[in-house]
Amino acid sequence: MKKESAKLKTVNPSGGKDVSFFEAVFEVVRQIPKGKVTSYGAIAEALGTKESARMVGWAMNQSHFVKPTVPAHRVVNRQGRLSGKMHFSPPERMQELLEKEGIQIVEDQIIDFQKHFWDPNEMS
DNA sequence: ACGCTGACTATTA
DNA sequence: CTAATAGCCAGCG
Repeated sequence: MKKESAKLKTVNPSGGKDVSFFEAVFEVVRQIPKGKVTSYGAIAEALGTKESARMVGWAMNQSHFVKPTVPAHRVVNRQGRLSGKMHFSPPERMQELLEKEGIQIVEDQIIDFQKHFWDPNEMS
């Protein structure tokens, strides 16, 4: 399954100002359906930079400054593990939110991660 | 400008 | 299972 990049809608609100791909990441994350989760790599791939999942994680770091609020709690690593929970206001917040959406978590790991997995490339 | 670090991932041992 | 290694790219001292 190939996936052509060329996504990068690159909303240029100021016209002339370079757009950070973070904006694209934030949009994708905001589009994650409730009760679903995705991985950094999946988002990175959706942006055409699957090799740089780190940049996605780094983008999430800015998510706390961005508005509207970005559901970063729906973004986990490839193992379905809450690797970034420690970066939340209270780390427990992430798990609470996920459980609230119907996702089961044990030992910081999502149960049936694949079942709750949402692929940004699958969205119509 | 250089080197380290990091909310990652895949591979190898 | 864990540990180490490599690739990735932007921010910070």
